[in-house]
Amino acid sequence: MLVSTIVEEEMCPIGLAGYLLVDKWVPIILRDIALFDRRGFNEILKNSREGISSATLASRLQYMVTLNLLQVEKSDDHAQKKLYFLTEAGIAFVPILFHLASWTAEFRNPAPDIIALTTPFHSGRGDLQEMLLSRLREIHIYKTVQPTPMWWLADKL
Amino acid sequence: MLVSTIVEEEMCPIGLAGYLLVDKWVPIILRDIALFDRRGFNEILKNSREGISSATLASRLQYMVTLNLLQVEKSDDHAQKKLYFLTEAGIAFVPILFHLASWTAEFRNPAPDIIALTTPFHSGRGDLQEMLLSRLREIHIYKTVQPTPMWWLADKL
DNA sequence: CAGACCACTTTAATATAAAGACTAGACCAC
DNA sequence: GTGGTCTAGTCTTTATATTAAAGTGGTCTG
Repeated sequence: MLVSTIVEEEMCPIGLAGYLLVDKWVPIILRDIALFDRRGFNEILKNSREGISSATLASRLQYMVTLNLLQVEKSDDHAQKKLYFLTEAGIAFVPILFHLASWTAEFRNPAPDIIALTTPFHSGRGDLQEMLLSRLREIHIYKTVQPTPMWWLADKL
Repeated sequence: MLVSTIVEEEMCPIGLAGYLLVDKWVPIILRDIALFDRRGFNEILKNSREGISSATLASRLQYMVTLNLLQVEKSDDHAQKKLYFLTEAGIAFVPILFHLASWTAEFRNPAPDIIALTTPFHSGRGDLQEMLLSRLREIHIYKTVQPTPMWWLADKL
């Protein structure tokens, strides 16, 4: 798929980030899981505004698990159902999503409200970032969805 | 190439960032121009540790110009020679490169020295970030390379 | 026990990206 | 002017990724 025969140890961190992370579906899937609280395959597949195919979604989820951005848990509801959760590395990637969103909203598709919304999430400051990250960490640890999704945030992105 | 028939206005900024920016060569080329002070086609091509092909480099440079990450100037030396400079949008993308580098150095290819080096450049704090960005802005405005490359930085990345 | 739901997998056509070889034009030394 | 070098690419062929649509093997629900 992505990444075949490179030697990670020999690469510079920027180049490595390009090789590993840089795929148009990875940010979208992370957004759906982290901000929209989607955790199941079909939940991600069917709500996808971007129209990902099931084959691509399956390959990306596997890839993101091997990359250690996601981890899989079995659902209690249904024996075959899997739930995808962010790992610590996945949580740490969320501010980068906001950083990308800020850039896009400033230079590509001007949207001052999105800049104002996203900047606190990657600049290392602000209560909002802490609120989001601590919520993601709780979900990561307890594998349960708290009843306080940041819908007002997801709504914008 | 990348991006064909999408309607940017309809996309969320994270999804749009994925569509537009997310390509394994874009971060590498930006790094070479921003941090290694390479401005010519062959200068980027021949020093490429990652082994980009001339066809790929040509297509990416054009793409990055249409994206407004880069702008082209003619060289005084040679009628056919072009020089690539960062635009404001390109400069604003540099902190994202550092953010990606930090993530990689923390979760993928552990390197505490690189985390320590790169974190000040994306967290919105520190003199180092200001030093780098003001240097990039000077080059952007005057289109000349100052004699103070941040070699100690480039050396690490 | 039928029908829905689950997470994929398969297939085959299409689209995209890549490396390596090659090129048109500009420049320089002799 | 002629050979060689430099410029930024293009061309061709090959490899890979993506897609829609259908299928799979199993589970769960009424």
